[in-house]
Amino acid sequence: MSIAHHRRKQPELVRQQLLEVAARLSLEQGAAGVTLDAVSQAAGVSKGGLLHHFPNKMALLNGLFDDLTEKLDRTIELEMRSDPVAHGRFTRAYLSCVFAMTDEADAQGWQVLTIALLSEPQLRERWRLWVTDHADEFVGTDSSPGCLLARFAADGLWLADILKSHDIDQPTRQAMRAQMLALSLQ
Amino acid sequence: MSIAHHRRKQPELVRQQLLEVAARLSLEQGAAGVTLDAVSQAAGVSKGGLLHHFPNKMALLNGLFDDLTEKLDRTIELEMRSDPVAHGRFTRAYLSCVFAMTDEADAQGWQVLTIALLSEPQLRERWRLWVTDHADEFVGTDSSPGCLLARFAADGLWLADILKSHDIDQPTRQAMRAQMLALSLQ
DNA sequence: TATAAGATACCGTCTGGACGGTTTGTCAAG
DNA sequence: CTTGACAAACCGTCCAGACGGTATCTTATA
Repeated sequence: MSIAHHRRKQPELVRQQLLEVAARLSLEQGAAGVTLDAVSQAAGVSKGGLLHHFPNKMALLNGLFDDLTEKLDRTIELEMRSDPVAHGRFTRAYLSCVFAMTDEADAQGWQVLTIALLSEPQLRERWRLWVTDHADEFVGTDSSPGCLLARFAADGLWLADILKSHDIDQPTRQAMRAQMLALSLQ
Repeated sequence: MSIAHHRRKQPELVRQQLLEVAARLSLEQGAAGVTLDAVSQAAGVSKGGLLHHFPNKMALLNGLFDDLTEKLDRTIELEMRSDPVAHGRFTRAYLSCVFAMTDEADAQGWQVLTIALLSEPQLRERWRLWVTDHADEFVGTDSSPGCLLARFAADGLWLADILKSHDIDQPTRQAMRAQMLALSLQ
């Protein structure tokens, strides 16, 4: 007989809201802040409601993972289409994504995921699979030491952004980006 | 009347044991596996015993951090002494440490720290301080984009080792190391 | 097209267990 | 005989998940 029962049902929106809130919470309060109570409350849903959409906490994190890797895959594919050079094409697309994420505000979701990834063995494994799958797929064009190095550097930059351990000015950032692009052609 | 009461008292050894176990546990079961109960039990000490050495959990993690950064600082300083070239000297020392850690078995401690670092805001801040302190100290020799890039790449490689997301053969590894060294001279 | 009959989308409470930390007690060494 | 190094029992809190319910949506059938 509560209000929430009477409001219009919009499952997909609620689901999206839950994922979004989960990402935001872990950003603001660390991974420990992602509790079912906190997430559901911040999303304006009861805990029961949350557990209806995601049967357990792991499913919530997996949902986050799915969402973000799907988006990443789409962006990478798009980026690769507009790259005429075959060698290092995937690497350059990856670079674009990382720089886009560190520059803009969309980083949130990925930042939470990185943290959750490292603490949760199950998600670590899923990420490992993502990486090896893509490495295998583009083994012909993106397996040179230069390409590997470029991707590693991107990961390092990304990590630094998460930890806010460096304060890199824009010119330096661009210089590094140019270097990474050069590496991807080696 | 228990065994531990009768065994020779060796507080420093127990302390070291506790730190070691904490590192191992987080490796095997993720950061969530590092509970006071689990650590103390695996170290063959009661929880009271653990809390005697470290008044709370944060103190345990801080102890780990201190231990490892001290060792890192010592290694870096040693490495820097034997480097005749000023430019990028710190970066190359950093590279040596990372490669040594990823090659050998000593990585464990740092791996746990990375994970704990990301989840624990307090440790994240301490790491940030470590990085900025060293960046400031060597701003004259190690602040070029090339040096930064080299260090980022090392971080990325290190992260990959933690996540075991890549399986890099030794030749590729050495090739990348050579590239990073070249970058440190730019 | 109206409506009965599910199916789906929630709500709110409860519980069992884990976990960080405290307290009190015990033993051994100096 | 004091102090440091532990043990063991205990406490309060927090949290994941179960459960039983209720309201809305959909679909099939008459």
